[in-house]
Amino acid sequence: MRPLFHPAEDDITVEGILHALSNPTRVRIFAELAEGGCPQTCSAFLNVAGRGMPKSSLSEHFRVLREAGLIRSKRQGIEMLNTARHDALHDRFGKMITAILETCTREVERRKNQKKPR
Amino acid sequence: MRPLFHPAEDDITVEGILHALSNPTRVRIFAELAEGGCPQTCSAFLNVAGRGMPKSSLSEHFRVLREAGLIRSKRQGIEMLNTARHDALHDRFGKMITAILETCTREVERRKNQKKPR
DNA sequence: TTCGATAGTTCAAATACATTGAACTATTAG
DNA sequence: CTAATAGTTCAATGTATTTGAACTATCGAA
Repeated sequence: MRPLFHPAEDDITVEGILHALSNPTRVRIFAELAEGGCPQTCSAFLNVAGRGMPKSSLSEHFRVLREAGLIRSKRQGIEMLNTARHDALHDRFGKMITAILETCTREVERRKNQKKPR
Repeated sequence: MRPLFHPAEDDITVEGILHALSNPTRVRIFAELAEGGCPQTCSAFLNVAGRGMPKSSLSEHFRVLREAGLIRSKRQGIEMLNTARHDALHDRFGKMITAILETCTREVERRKNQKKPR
C-alpha cells in the first residue's frame, strides 16, 4: 500500500480547499473532524449521508480531503485516525473555513425547519 | 433561445455556491462582479485567465454562476449584463462569500510574491 | 505461524461532468 | 435584407467521480 500523501503547508491552495468542501459528504466529514476535536476513524462516517455509503467511495472522499490539505490521516493499529490540520490551515484559511462551516451548519438547520411545515 | 434560469432566493444552496466558486475562472468572474459593483458583459471576461478562453466555455461558466444563484444575467440590447445577486445572498451567505473572496485575493497576491524570488 | 476478522486502499469499469469547435439565435446598424 | 456582434446550444471528446471486487495491513486467537 503506497504511503498516504499529505501536501506541505505551502502547497495547500484555496481552489483545492473549495473543491474538497463543495461536496456535501466531504464538508460534513470535515466539519465533524474540525469541530469535534478528537481524531475519528474513516468508518465512523459510513452512515454520514443517511444511507450507507460504499467504503471505496468513503476512502476516495478522505483522499480528496487529505490531498487538499484539510485533514491528516495516520494509521493507528488496525484503523486510520483522521484529524483536521488546524495548524496548517489557521493563518491562511482559518477565517474562510470557519465561515463555510458556520454557513453549512446554519443551512442544515434551515432545511430541517423548512421541511416540517408540510 | 430558452429563457435563462435564475433560482429563487430560497432555492440557493451552500453546496451550489461552493461548487460554483471552486473553479478559479468562476471565482475570478464573480469577484469582479461582486466587488466592482457595475454590471459587466460576458465578453469582458474573455481574457480572464491570461490566455483567451473559448466563448462557449465562458458561457458555461456564466450558466453555472447563474444557476447557483450567485449572479443575475439580463439581456440589454445586443449583449448580456451580469450582476452579483447581493440582495439574495447577503443574509444567508454574505459572510462566507466575503471570506472566500478575501482569501482568494490574498492567495493570488501570495503566489505573485512567491514566484518572484527565483 | 497461520487463520479469521476488521479497516481501509486500489483497481477497473461504468457513469457523470467539463470543455470546446461549430452551428445557431437574437439584436442592432446600415 | 445583410452584415456584424454577443452569446447560447449542440455534440463530440476528454476528464473526474462512483463503486463493486480484489487486495493489503494489522491484530488477536488458536
